[in-house]
Amino acid sequence: MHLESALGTSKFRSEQHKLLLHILHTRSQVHLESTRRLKPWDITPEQYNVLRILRGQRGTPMAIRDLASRMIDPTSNASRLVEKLKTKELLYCIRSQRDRRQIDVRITEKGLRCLEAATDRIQELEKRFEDCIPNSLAKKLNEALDCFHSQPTE
Amino acid sequence: MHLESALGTSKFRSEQHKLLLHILHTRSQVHLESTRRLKPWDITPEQYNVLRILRGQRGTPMAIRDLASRMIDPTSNASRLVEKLKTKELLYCIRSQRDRRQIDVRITEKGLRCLEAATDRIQELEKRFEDCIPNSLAKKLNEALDCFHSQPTE
DNA sequence: GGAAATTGTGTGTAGATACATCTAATTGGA
DNA sequence: TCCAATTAGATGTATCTACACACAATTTCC
Repeated sequence: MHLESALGTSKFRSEQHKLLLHILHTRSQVHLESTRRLKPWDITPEQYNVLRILRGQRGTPMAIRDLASRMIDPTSNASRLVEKLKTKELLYCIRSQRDRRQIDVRITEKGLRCLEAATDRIQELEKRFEDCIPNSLAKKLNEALDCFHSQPTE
Repeated sequence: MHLESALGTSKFRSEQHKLLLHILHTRSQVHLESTRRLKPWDITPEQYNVLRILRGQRGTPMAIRDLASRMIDPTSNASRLVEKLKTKELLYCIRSQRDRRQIDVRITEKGLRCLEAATDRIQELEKRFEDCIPNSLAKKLNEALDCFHSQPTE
């Protein structure tokens, strides 16, 4: 019902096809809502994601390459995101001793405080999502999506 | 297993939280793969989506406002997408007689041919997704996502 | 040891999104 | 009727993505 009204159509080839569109639509809405919720802290969802990953390191510096591999959008543009966060002093960079090409990144105290404050607002949104999905359903979908992603792309 | 390796982590608060990340990751992968598959026709997934909507009109012109309301990313930037497609002669615009602010948009023959060719490659991808999800599971998740989207955003 | 391949990162370009703002046309109420 | 509010669309700005390419440091292999 609601996807139909959001996209202004009522024709889907199958429940599966509808689900695919639903997933794209859900990402769009979650991203938009995240953007708005993060605005008071002057960070974007992508920047928030970077800070989350860095906090997970618990102090261990992380090469930009490893950071990129953990991002939801596995982009080659991690450099530019790091640059933005560095300007805001939410992280800092150290050129690696072992490999002088490599840039190790760490979250700052300011970054941790920013992240902590922002996390509350994001978790409200996440909780709203989580409360709509029964556990067993989530589990089955996770398995199915793993199946999808394990296939060759061509 | 696979989401864990994609995001390089194995800690999720719950199956539901994992599913949310899975959805974001799936959108990212589908978008990327769509971009690559559409490249030979020199259109982006967003432009493809616009052409799909216009084809669905079966000749009836559509105001940019209505087009925007049907897009997966319900953006206010439909104007710019239309502009790009117009330059490529995949659609054309007519200023409405009744309301001279309004721009009515129609897909061209060239647009239809482009879309038809591109659709094959996109449907391969969609089918790959659809084949991973049992029908009943898709149906249940569609209901759950409708529930999510019907909530107030705050 | 040294050339070639690989790796880590930075950058230029083109397209997209969110938002604020702007213009022009239309509508609606006093 | 006339002016204010609304609506349709366009545009400027900042951020993000995909990709191609550049460059330097490192590794591989002969």
